[in-house]
Amino acid sequence: MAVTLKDIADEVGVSVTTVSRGLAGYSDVAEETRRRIQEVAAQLGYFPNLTARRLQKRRTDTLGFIMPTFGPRFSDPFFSEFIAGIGTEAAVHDYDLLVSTHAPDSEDESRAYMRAVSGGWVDGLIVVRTRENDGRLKLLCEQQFPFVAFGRTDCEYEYAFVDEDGVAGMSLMVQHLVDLGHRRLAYILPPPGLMFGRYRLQGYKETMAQNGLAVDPAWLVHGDMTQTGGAEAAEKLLQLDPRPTAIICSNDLMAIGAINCIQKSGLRPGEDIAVGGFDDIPLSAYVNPPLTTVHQPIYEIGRRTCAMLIEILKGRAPDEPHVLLQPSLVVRASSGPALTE
Amino acid sequence: MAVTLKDIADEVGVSVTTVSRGLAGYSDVAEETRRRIQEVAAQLGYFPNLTARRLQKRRTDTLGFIMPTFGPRFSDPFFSEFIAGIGTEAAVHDYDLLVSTHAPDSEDESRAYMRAVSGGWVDGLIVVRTRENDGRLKLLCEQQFPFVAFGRTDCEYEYAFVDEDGVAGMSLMVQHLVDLGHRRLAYILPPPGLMFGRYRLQGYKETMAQNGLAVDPAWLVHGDMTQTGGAEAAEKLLQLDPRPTAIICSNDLMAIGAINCIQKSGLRPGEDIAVGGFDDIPLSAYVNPPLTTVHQPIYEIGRRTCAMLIEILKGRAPDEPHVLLQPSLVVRASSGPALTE
DNA sequence: ATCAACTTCCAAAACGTTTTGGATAGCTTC
DNA sequence: GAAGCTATCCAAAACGTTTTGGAAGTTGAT
Repeated sequence: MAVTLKDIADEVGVSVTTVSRGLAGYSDVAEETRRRIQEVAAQLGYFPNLTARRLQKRRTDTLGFIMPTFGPRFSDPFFSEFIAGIGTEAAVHDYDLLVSTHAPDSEDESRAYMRAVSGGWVDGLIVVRTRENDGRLKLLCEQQFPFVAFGRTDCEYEYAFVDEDGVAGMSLMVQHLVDLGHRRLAYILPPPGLMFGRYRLQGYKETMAQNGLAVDPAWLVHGDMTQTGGAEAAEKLLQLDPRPTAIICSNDLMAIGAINCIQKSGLRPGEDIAVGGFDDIPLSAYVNPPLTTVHQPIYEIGRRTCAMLIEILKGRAPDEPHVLLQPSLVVRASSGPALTE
Repeated sequence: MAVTLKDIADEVGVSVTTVSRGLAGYSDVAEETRRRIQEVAAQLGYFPNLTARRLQKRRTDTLGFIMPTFGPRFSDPFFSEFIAGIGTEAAVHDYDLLVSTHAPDSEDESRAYMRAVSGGWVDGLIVVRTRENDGRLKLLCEQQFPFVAFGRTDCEYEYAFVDEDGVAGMSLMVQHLVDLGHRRLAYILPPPGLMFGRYRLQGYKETMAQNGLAVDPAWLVHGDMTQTGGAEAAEKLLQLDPRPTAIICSNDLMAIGAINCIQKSGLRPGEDIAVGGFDDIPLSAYVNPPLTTVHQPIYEIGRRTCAMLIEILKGRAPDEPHVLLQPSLVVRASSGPALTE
């Protein structure tokens, strides 16, 4: 069916080798022959078989991204922005991007990484949401498989990463709320084990302490990073007595869920209770009330992570293999006015 | 580096053939031999080389989706929902999904489709935003390459598709606004040449006519389906005299842009001027004012399109190759109360 | 003992490309 | 007219897998 080198070779009357080298631009093919080869190739509509080429070249020109989520979350703005960033950068350098989904820390996920490493699935991987004692990083480092992570980790391995300064980001948020007069600040944590959760918690605790505020353990609940999860967590927090006056969420999606929950319970977010998010997804400016949040340039992080990976794949060590980005605070209506009580 | 069949064969002391067949579960391998093979394979950490397997099997177990946009638009909720739908269904059937971006009707796009068809890039394609005289469909049909489209087209080819009933959807929206008392209904069209634009325009014109309303050509302007594009189009419409009392947008993203533009101009969307969207993306319920829009189950459409493609790839003709989905109207605050003037 | 049937194995070909390591012919040069 | 170049070409191997078409050995019936 498809046109192969052999078809061209037969037509032109030269060997497959010559056709291959002719098309590839080697200098040991006569100009006239090359012209004929190109002519026939165009006329026959030849496109090289990528699979065969990949087998021979032992690379796939494909990058992999495995979403550590339960089911695909393309519509989670964090992932869609991030993938857009990776995808753009990958396309610029003529790489394909293969995206799949595997539940974090599952048997399934681990096999997917094995397959990637041993099965010639992709040339390099992008890893996000690094975890404490992260099996993925361990595997990739030990097998010396090219990858770049969004997020640091606590293990001894040396690898390239981009990360946000979670301590600083959370500190900005807590200080902002404290400055508004809040004293009882709840915090909806990400699922346990995530490195960024650890840094943000550290920022929370440190900043609370710096302001001489004690932390009630009941103020700390986990959420699953979805809207529903945020609503559920907020519901628990609203039942506390005394009630927290501010709820900080680990991402904007949960903050939106929390806002909904607060509204349903008859309270006014941004007036009766402050809400803070994290990420500054595009949506956050449109929510009602608009969301006070910590800005992260997710698209840019994706682009940069991918660029770094491509550098590594091309055999160039990235000049700055450890990038730590400083977040900024975006104040909108959801954190409300200063408390007057 | 990576473990191959040969390594296992050497270790066990049998041929590569036997290892291959043993792992694949053929019955012409003794139970005892198979056990040893499996044992050694596991111990050595064998994963089959996908590229080699693909070359031999002449399939890639990969589906392709080419976004017809200028630059990746993962964060466009239409695409992210759609991709989530495709991706989920693909994963269920153990297919990989390859996503790339090429500007509609460009030289670039056409080469990407050629490559897909002739280069063994993917086993099947999913096509969206069908166009009048669509070169992609022409190519795919002529080459008999497996694909399913989201959208009908006007050409003579027979192919499998899922589509929304755009005439009916737009009709719902127009009738709703007319019932509220609106007489001057503007419509921000999609870029020219898109089939869904044609159907929706037809629905608009028919329903206007049914209500005895004339259409001023100035009410019809094109937008590029982005937020910015919606704002720009709305700006033109606001300068008309007399001003339209309602603006219908071809998607929610443009509607949100229009709302912003209206607010900036000092008018109140949903009160001074009605705004209608199309798609019912998750965001639309959170916008201020919440958006009246035509609901499309985009995720579900993606899933279904993909399921149909997989059916075709497995050699089964889909039982219903032409699916036409009925949209529904979601009334929220942006269309405002009935006019009293 | 012979034949058939079955079980278990494997060498070789194939998939389509690129790379390796020459081969051949035509020119120079002395 | 032999040696050394250069220009142009190609056969064969390689990438790692699956499939094809037997081969060899064993068993059981006659």
